[in-house]
Amino acid sequence: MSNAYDHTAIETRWRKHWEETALFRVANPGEPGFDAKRPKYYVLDMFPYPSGSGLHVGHLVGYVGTDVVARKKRMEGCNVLHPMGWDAFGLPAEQHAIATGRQPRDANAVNTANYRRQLKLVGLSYDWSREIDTSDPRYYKWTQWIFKRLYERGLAYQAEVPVWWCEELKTVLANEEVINGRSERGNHPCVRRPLKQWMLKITAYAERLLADLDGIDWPESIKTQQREWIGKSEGAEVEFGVEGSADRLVVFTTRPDTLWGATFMVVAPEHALLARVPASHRAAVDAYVAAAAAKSELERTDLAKEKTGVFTGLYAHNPAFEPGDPRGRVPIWTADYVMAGYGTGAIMAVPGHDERDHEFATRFALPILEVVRPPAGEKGLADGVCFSGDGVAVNSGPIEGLATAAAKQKAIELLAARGVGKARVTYKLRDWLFSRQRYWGEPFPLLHLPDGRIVVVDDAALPVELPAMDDFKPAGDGSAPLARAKHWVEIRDAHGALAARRDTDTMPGWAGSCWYWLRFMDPANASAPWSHAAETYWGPVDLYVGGAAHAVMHLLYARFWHKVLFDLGLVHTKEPFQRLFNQGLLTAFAYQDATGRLVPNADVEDRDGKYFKRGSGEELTQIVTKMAKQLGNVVNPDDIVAEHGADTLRLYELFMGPLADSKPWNTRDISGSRRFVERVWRLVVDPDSRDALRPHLAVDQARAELSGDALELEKQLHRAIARVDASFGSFNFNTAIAALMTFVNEASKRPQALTRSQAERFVLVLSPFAPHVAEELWARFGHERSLAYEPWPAVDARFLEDDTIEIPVQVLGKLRGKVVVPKGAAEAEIVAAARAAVPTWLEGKTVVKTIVVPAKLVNFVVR
RNA sequence: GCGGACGUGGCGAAAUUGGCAGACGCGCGAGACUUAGGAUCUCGUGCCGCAAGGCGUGGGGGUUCGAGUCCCCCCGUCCGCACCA
Repeated sequence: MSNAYDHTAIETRWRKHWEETALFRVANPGEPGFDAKRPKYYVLDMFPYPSGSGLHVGHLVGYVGTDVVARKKRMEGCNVLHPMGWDAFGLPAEQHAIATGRQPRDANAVNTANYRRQLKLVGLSYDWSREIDTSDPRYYKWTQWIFKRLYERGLAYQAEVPVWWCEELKTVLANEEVINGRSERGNHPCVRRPLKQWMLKITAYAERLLADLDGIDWPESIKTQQREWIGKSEGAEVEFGVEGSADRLVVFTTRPDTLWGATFMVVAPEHALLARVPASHRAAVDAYVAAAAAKSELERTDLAKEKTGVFTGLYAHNPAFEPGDPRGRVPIWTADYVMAGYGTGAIMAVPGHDERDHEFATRFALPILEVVRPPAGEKGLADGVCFSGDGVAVNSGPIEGLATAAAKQKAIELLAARGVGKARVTYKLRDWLFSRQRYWGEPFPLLHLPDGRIVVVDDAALPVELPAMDDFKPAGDGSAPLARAKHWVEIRDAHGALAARRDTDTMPGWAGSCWYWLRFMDPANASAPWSHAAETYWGPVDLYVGGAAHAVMHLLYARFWHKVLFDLGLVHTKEPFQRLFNQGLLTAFAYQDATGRLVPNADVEDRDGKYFKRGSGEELTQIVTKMAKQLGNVVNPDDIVAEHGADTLRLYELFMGPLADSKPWNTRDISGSRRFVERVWRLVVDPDSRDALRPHLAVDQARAELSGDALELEKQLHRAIARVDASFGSFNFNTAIAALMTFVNEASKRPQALTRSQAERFVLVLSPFAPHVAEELWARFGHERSLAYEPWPAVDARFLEDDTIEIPVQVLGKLRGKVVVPKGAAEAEIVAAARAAVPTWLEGKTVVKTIVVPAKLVNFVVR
């Protein structure tokens, strides 16, 4: 038998061993083998949707990171819940199935098998007995069950609302799935269209979704994004009268103090008041409304364009003034810079103190009044500039002279006293559009009765299974594919009469991921989504790792569902994910020609660090960008594992840089990680012998006091372990691996001094990062059991310090020498030694000040 | 435009509270062992300079004995949001 490092043999052996012994399986409370004395740790990855192209090395960054955490936590004595599953329903999976001409169910089976294989290949220590698939009826039964709970609480409703419709995808999309008027998936154009849809009342939880962000350990950037998305703003609702009518025009404003400066009103083109437009202005308004409706959202929201609008012929009366006071008579315009869906869809325009109103007033020559005087030194209307900050109220009757904050308060009181206004809080957050006219999703557990009533399907009749359909493609007219499954849709009574029709929409891809972390706690439960005992033990997720791309959608939806479940008494925490961490994006090199066009990697030639296009010989520029299939810069982990091994891949992924950073993959650099693994191997094993271990490691040395090189290595080892421990604080495992490399370098210089105990502890510390080779070496030390649950080696502070300290000596802040002094040397002694170390720099000078930082440095200030 | 993150050698990156800038690795150079080397080992490697020394953390100012780190201004990159009244 060869004793050379053979990654394929080693990794295959240990993969098999872990699988056969179900080593990473963790018991639930009440199950055999459950140890209640151990603390729990739930570390979760954002589960993937299994695409047809498989995993690339970028997907693995986060998974390797959480695996390292999970493995260390086990060694620290925790019961570790570390599961994996598949977010299988949804648009991308369905689009892929259509593109490849397969049934989504079949494609999913193939894809998940491939993902599972790849994840196992990398040695990720998931408890595979907990694997879940959101498209499995045993799973989505409970997604439907939870939907029912939302429905019963009045949090799900049907409404005819203007929604995003994507002609290419033949479905409606949520606001969050449309970016600049194009679908997030596939970049297809989308238009607004009124359609009857299922909505979830996430707005009812807006305040709690906002407030509870304060108690969780999440990146500030994600919290900020969620806060902005929820978009709370405090202000007032004000009722304006409409001249010649009993109608009231209600507006929302954050600046009720500027009421005295309102010189016109603007309503959105969709506003109901436009039905009242007099005949004299009807044609112009209708034309404007039609034009606005025809515009794409991109055109409407383009900030660069000039504001447009038309006068409606209507006048409003500003409640700040007495009826009949001409200052209170203001024209009502309609313009598309006012959004129908926010506030009341109407505004009071205060052109003196709002940039947008100012621009509009300037364009249409409407009057501009100053009602807020800016603080001294700031420019205001007197300088021809619109001032929108805080100042002092002027020209404002009863609130004259008040500072903005007080003026707002007083204005609201005055309006409230007269019954024409009140304080109001508004959120940008809209209710969540929850239905899709697509096939590959959870059917709604709802029945439409002939009399128009809607009833829920009995819990006992769940799941409502998705019927098999040969042709599941979206219909050209936008109707749901499920509507074509007649036998499934129509429910007949014993006499064959139509008793009810099933709802034919399906839930969006986000549904399954709104509660999956809970199912992982008790995945096989057939009588409940999870048991109380499992949830109270495992919840909440201690560490949740995934891409920042999910900052708003998934993480907001998931928090929303979790809070509903909390209100139902089904979970015991307000928040699902105590700590969130975003791993950085893995980028890769790509090549650009002179025109900036990207050239696929296959067409690029490397000549002495310069890059040329194959064939034409055109010189190319190397850039760093996302991995993308079209650019041919996607790296498949299968290839890396085959050539270098999973341990090397894991080490390289972590060694590149901090987990949170974006960083470029560079295949050239992998060899450093591979060499490290081989150096570790040779430190313990002699490749030229047939022995399991190097002879001096094969026997236990006497427990004599360490001295000489062995003592030095002991210190080095404790330093390395301390640095590894520290790296878990902010997941900069690159420094952990650097520490391990440093130890191996030191040990390789004195191979005979390394003790068996040191080598064993080193292998344990290495194991979270490179588990296969660590297991192999551990076994060679004669251990029969895996190291996965061995205690994590402790750092002894005594070994972190030396007897002597090297202290840098500066003159005028510049390094001029170094001295070695005994630990704990007196200050005078240190200064004397320091002076002696830099004689030429002190010669002929006067030392005016000596700065001594104990054990750190000495700095002489000279003149 | 607003909000957030960031900018350090040829490359990926290190650097408790302000205290030796560039750890660790890639690449590169020299040497050793070799029939050979995409193996291994040793030494070197921020820039300028023969050297003494000087200069260096995007640019400019400041605070300090001392600044990658703190403050002000500017430039650039990436990521969100985008007329939200």
